[in-house]
Amino acid sequence: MSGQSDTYERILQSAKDLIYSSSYADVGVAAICEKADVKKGSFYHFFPSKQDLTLAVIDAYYAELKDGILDQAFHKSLQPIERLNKFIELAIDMQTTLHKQTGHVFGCPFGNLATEMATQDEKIRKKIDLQFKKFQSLLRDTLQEAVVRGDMHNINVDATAKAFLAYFEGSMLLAKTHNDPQILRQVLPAAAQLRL
Amino acid sequence: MSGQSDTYERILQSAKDLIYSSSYADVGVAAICEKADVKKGSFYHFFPSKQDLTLAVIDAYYAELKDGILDQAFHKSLQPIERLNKFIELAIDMQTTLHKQTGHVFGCPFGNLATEMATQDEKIRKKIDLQFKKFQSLLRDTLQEAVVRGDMHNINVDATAKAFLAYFEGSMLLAKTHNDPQILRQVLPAAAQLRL
DNA sequence: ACTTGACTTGACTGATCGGTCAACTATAAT
DNA sequence: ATTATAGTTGACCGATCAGTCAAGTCAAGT
Repeated sequence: MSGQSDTYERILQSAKDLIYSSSYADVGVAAICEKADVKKGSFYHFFPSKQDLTLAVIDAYYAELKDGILDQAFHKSLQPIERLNKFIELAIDMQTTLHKQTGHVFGCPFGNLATEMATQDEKIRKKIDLQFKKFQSLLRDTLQEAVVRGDMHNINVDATAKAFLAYFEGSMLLAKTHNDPQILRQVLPAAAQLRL
Repeated sequence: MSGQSDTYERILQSAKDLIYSSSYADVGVAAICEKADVKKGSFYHFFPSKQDLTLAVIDAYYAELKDGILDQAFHKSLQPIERLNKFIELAIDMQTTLHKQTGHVFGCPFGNLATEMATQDEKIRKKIDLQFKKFQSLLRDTLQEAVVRGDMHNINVDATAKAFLAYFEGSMLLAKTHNDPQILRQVLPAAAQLRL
C-alpha cells in the first residue's frame, strides 16, 4: 500500500546519494547494492538495468527538490520576485550545509547528470531535459505573475526563465569547481535581476 | 626540437577528442590507445597515469580555445564590449558547427570535466579552477577597460566577470541538455549585458 | 664496435564492470 | 495442503578497467 517495497526504496536512495556525490560512470551497481545492503540479484529484480535505475533516480531528484526547496520558495504567500529570491537563498543554504558536512560542493544533481550523460544516453538526456522544462515553466509562471503585478515591464518571460536557469546552473558549476559555496553568495542573487 | 614526439601528440589529441565527446570515466586508456594507434605500453611510457594525461589534456583544451577563439575575440583592435560579443558569437558558431557535424551539442570542455571530476580528483579540479581563473582575468581586464572608456559605470568588475562565466557555462549546459545550439542564440548574447 | 637511453611491443595482472541465472525462501490466495 | 508469486541469494559470465613488465628495436654518442 505505502509505495514501493523497502528494498526498492533503499536501492533508489543509495543510488541517488552515490551518483550525486560522484557520477554515473563512477558508481557501479555493486557499490549501490553494498550501500543499500542488497544483493545484486535483488537489484535486477527491481530494476532491469542501471539505465532504468538512473531514470528513477532522476524522478527521485525532483521529488527531493520539490519537498526540500520548491514548495517553500514558490509558495503563493510570497510575492513573485520574493519567490525567486527565496529559491536562491534556499539553494545557497543547501550547498553551504552540504559543504560543511562533506567538504565538497556537489552542485546541481540534474546539471551534473546532464553534463555527463547528455551525449551518451538519449533517454537520460531527454528525461533531464524534461525536468528542466518543468522548472522553467515554474519560473515563467512566476515571472508572468510579476509582469501582471506591474513589477516588470517589456520582458520576454520565456527567455528570462531560461536565462535564470542557465545562470543558476553556471553559478553552481563555478562553486563546485572552486569548491567554495561563497561564490554562490557573490553571484547567484543577481539571477533574480535578470531581464531579457 | 619541434615540441614533443609524434606519439605523445597523437595520444594527447585522441584523449582530448574522446574525453570531450563523452567523459573521463567512459573513455578508457585502451580506447585512447586504439584511436592514437599506439600500444598501451607506449602510453605509459609518456604518461605515468590516466590522471596525468588528463592534466595535459586540460592544457591542450586551453591552447585550442586560445588559438580558436580567444585570440580573435579579445583582439585589441576591438572595443572591449565588442570583444565580449565576438567571444559569444564565436562560441555559438563553434557549437553550431559541431552540432551539424556530429548531431550533438558537447558544451564546454572545462565545464564538462569539472562537473564530473571536481568532487573526485582534487588535482584535476584545481587545474580546471585555474583555467577558469585565467579566463575570468581576461574578462575582468576587458570589463575594466570598458569602465575606463566610460562604457560602464559603478560595476564590480570581478563579480561581473564571474557572472559572465557562470551565465556562459550554464547556457552551454542548457544547450547540451536540450541538444540544440539554438538555445545559445536565444540566451547567450545577454551575457554581455550583465552588470553586477 | 659498443654503449646508452628513448621508444615500442604484446602478453599479462588483479580488480571491477553490468548483467544472468538457477535455486531458494517467504507470503498469501485458493 | 497446494499452488502461485514476490523476493532473495550467491555463484557465475565475458568484457573491460588501469596499470605492469620483460624483451625487443633503433638511433645517436662515444
